[in-house]
Amino acid sequence: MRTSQFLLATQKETPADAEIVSHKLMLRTGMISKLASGIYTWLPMGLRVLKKVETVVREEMNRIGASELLMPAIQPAELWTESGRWDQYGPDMLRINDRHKREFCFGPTHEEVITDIARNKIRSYKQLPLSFFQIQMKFRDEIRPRFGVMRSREFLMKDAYSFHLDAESLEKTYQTMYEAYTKIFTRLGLNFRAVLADTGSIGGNFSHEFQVLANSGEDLLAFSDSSDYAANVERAEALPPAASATKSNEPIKTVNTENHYTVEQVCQFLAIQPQQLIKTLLVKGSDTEIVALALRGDHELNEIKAAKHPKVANPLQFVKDEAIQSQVGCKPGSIGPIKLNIPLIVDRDAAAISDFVCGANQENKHCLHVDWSRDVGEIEIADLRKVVPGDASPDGKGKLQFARGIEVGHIFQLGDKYSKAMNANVCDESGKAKPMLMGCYGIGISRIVAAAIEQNHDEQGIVWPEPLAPFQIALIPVNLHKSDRLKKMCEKIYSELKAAGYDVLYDDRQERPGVLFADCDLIGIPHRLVLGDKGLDANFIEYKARNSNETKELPLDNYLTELKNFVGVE
RNA sequence: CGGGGUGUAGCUCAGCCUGGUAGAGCACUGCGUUCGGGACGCAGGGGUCGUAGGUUCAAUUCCUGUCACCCCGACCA
Repeated sequence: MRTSQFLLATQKETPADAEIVSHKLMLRTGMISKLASGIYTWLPMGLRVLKKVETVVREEMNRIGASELLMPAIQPAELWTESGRWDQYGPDMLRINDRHKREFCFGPTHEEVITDIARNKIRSYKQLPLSFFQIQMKFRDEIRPRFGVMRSREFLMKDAYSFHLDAESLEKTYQTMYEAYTKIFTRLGLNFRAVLADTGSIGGNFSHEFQVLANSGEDLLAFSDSSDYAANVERAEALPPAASATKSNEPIKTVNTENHYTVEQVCQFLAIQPQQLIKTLLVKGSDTEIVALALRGDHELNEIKAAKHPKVANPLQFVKDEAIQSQVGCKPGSIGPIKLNIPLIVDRDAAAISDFVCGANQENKHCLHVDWSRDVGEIEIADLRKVVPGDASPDGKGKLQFARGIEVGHIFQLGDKYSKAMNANVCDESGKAKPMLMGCYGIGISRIVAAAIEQNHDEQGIVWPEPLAPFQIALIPVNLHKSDRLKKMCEKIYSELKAAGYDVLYDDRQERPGVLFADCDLIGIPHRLVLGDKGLDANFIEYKARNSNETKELPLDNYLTELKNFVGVE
């Protein structure tokens, strides 16, 4: 490609609304252009990178025998009503009506559609297992889109789905996908980790996320410092504490704590540590109106764990202050587990302390020296809290450390959730109809582009890993317009490089060399060839890699051979 | 959804308080000089000041509504 034929939309200044480095650089390099909040055009430069990611993903999907298809972006509501998700999915789903006022959505994901395909087209267990994938735009109406294409509303996703007769087959394909994902992210040159994950609204029971490690990441990950345990913090189990509760020797005492409501305020007022305080949260229950959750004052509720508890409504909803007032008779800041006429679930760590402080269920009052068995009675114990750094690793080996990550892939074993709801059955060996088991496997293609920049950049701009670069080689002539013989030579080299299979950007603009160099570094093209009259006289062309400061002089009559030492043909 | 902020040229912003219908730098066009790390001079082009209404002789400026965009929060027991 010649720069003169290409939209090189680079800019010196960073647009004001970009926050993180990948977003800034994607705007400055002219890869993307915003149309509306969370909605972007992929300009020619950006699209080249996006296609590179797509290619790697497609190759690895094909390699493991998944078949590519393309499902509609617009899906009828009926399908989602069948699976039960029309009501469940929430405002992330963009719902639209056609001219007949029929309801549709812009697909946020495609389990329903693929399940519909499967039930219509797959008849026998003999056809299984089968895997499909597509690379397609999804739309999720995020609460707050941000960071450019990192969290956009419209985004390109690879989603794959597998169908099986039994769990063994599902696990096998899951493992194959896991390995394919590992291969994909390795090929893309990303520093990533696979972590145990929550299954979220997709459903199912077993799942891993692939996280690109970056400080700008929105996900928090927990790693063991002495084993390969890794999990999303929202999923990491907090092990029961080693010591169990002792008894309180002192009688319970109610004290006045007027105007002190938060954990911090109460602790300061009573001169106690938050570890000695029990906070009680009221949430909506699944069968009952309200369920109470008790945690240690220094711990935070893990909403995902709580919502999974059979007695708690999923998704988690906190009870409104007015309802608390009418049910308990006090404001939220004074609730406690004693004589609370509400089903109670106590976190493991909270259950392990005694002689604690808690709300007295009376306005402005707290209780001291409380003891679970003496003052509250039988309690139900569950893992409710978020893990914190230093907690024991759930696999029993070492302690947990935290790091931030960008979720670029997620694989799930769905089981029969969709096949059962939508009657996607096959005949088994005995001729009986049986719901297929399913797996689903996603990769955020557009997000990978941003994640890769987060990991690969410097002061000058992007430093693309080879497989992602929009161009492999930049050919930069020095003062092209002044020298006819330089022009002739550059044309020759440009055709030779193309003929040799390289993806070249030939910068034939009439700009000063500094401008060309600066743009070349900003865009992050991995390999650079520079030729000027000086080189022509001395019979060399200069080579430099983007990630190195060293330049090399390659003999003009043999530069292609030498170049092969640095650059692979695609 | 709650809180905060911003909308003026393609980009980054000034002007607004103290009304008199617009400016800088970058980018763009032409000419000249320059030419291995984002050059310089001269001459240009480009804005119904987000939008609707109000006040006023006069509104980018003051008032009201509205839309868009950005940031923070959505743990409070």
